[in-house]
Amino acid sequence: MPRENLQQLTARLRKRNRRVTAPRQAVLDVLRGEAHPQTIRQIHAALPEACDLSTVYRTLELLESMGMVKRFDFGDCTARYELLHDGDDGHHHHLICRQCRNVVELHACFPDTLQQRIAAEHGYRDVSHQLEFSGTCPECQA
Amino acid sequence: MPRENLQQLTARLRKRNRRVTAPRQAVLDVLRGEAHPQTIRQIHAALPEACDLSTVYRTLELLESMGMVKRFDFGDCTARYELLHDGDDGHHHHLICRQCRNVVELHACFPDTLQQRIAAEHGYRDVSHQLEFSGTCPECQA
DNA sequence: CACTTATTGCAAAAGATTTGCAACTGGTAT
DNA sequence: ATACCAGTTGCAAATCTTTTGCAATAAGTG
Repeated sequence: MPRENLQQLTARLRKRNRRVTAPRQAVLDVLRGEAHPQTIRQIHAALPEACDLSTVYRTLELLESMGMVKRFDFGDCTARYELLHDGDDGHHHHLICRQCRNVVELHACFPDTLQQRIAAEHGYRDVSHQLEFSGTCPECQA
Repeated sequence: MPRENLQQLTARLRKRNRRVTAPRQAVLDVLRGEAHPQTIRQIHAALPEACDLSTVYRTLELLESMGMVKRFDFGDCTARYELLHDGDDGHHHHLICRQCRNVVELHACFPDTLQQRIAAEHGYRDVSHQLEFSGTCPECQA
């Protein structure tokens, strides 16, 4: 998959009449370098020059509303964000170690028919799902 | 499925040498009357006579460790708990309306082979999953 | 009825997230 | 360049969920 550079990412901001500020560029650049979903705190800590934590919150809220990042929830009451590249809907899942919290990106998913059937049976529309696996990773099995 | 009465539930506490206190009975009784996962706040508010919120937290932590309740996470940073009846492993999923937060209990799931394959591919053990669907319910489609 | 210890209430702390507001700055028109 | 305006930021405080220390209380037992 073609990874966008920082300019391509900020161009998406400009296109939507959002300002390209230092914190926003920095957040995008941090996310660009990460393979797995990052917590707000991790993103904030990784910024080359500090900005306020609330700015990071607001930035990710904006990026999510623009579909530029996807929010994941691993069940520990802390949101995690991953950069979505242009055209990527970000549909994938994770396998997380219960002990060391190591994360594996998964691309497998169950057949679409299951979701369609569930939607139809209950009259719901625009149905999506969130699926995360957890287990004990090889290192933690000792 | 045979719904246990309050005495059967508290008997499980006694069997494990846990004391049967008023708050614990009240929490169990509230959960017994609910069809869907409840937040700590909801449970606390539904108690016939108030007890401290931290007691509710501690009670649910205990009940979860005993396998008497199952914790769900709908992605809004608030744990939800559902009573498990004896012998029920609580494996099921939910379909939640994005707007009104209405909850439908689902009993369908994807074939076990998918999870086994994922576990095998990455060398993980004791793999389980958490799966929640979201969409727009019939009432909110207007 | 007394004893032992698990449990509770209270208050305070911790951690994530949100918000109001004044100061600041990016993008654009002048 | 310069000025302007609206979108953004920093700061501080508030909100919300969850956790924790500790002394007072009460469940189960003999």
